[in-house]
Amino acid sequence: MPGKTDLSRLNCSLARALGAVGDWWTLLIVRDAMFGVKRFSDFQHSLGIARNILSSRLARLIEADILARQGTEARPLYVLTAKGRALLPALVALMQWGDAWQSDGKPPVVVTDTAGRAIKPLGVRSPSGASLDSAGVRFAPGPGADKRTRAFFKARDVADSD
Amino acid sequence: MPGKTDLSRLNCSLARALGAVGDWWTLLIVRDAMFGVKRFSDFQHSLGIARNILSSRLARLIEADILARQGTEARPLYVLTAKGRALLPALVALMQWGDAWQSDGKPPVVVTDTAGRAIKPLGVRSPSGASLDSAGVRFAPGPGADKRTRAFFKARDVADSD
DNA sequence: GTCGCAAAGTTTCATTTTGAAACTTATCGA
DNA sequence: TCGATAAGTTTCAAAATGAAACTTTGCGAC
Repeated sequence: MPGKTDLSRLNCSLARALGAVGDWWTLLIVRDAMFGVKRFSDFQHSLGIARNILSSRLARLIEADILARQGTEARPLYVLTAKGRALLPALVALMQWGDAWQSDGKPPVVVTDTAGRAIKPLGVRSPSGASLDSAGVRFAPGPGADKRTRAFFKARDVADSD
Repeated sequence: MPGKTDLSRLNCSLARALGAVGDWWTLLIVRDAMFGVKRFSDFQHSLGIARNILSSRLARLIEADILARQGTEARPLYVLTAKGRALLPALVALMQWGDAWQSDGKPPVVVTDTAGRAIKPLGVRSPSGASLDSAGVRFAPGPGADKRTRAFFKARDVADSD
């Protein structure tokens, strides 16, 4: 009975994203790949992850087209695809949240541009560029919303007077 | 032997963040809380999650100060704290990645400002505001980096000529 | 006040996943 | 050629998961 629930029944891009990267080892592997790690044993050493788990996760990341194998068959290099590299904002946003809320105030890792200047905090922005917090944001059914999603948000509109 | 690895040995804010929100149910619960869901049974219905798992995750989110219980003891409301709301950029970034790479091109959920205008894609930005992709970004030891982290990045500098 | 239904969990049970560590095979460099 | 390392695979036992039954409490209708 147990095993990973099939999240595809949830009509939601977040669920789809999490189907691919919704466990911590996967995101940590992507992090290390962003840092330039490429070899099995280097991932294993830097993460302290069990080798069977690493092997399984690498296979999944390849299956999901987030990582690709290069180099030789016997000495593979695992490199991010464009799809994998596109996870950078999410990864950095999570790091910044960790810096802000789960730390002692001193970030262990800084993210900079190529000139070494620290990047800005990621934020949600309106079309005019204004920074939005959760109070300034709305969620609504989009073009791919199914009936259930639409009903859900309709119910939310009603419930907003809670 | 098994059980969740203690990620605190990893000197990294991402790992710290993932210690709190590194499983898919947790992030999906936070998503629903962002959407305005507050009641146990509403979370359970919208997510289709097993009730014991939901109960366990809600408790963890409260322990981590991401959610707080309000309302009555018998009829609690689960609401995001400031710390929880600060996960918005990460959540939206993951959603946008899912929209871009794990979908059929039609987002089921759109994120807008209060005037209903779709927000911009989140991105990593330099201090001058320029958008950076993974090639334009560097990672370096920060003020909280330990010896291992510094050695790791030093090794990366050497390995960059791979 | 009573009753029925729903809410908010808790418990049970069996399967799957995880993590430690041993094991295996192939490759590379001395 | 040999030894060390890389890249996994396998084994085993504990932990986590998910389905579903069960329990207790509260609320609203009558």
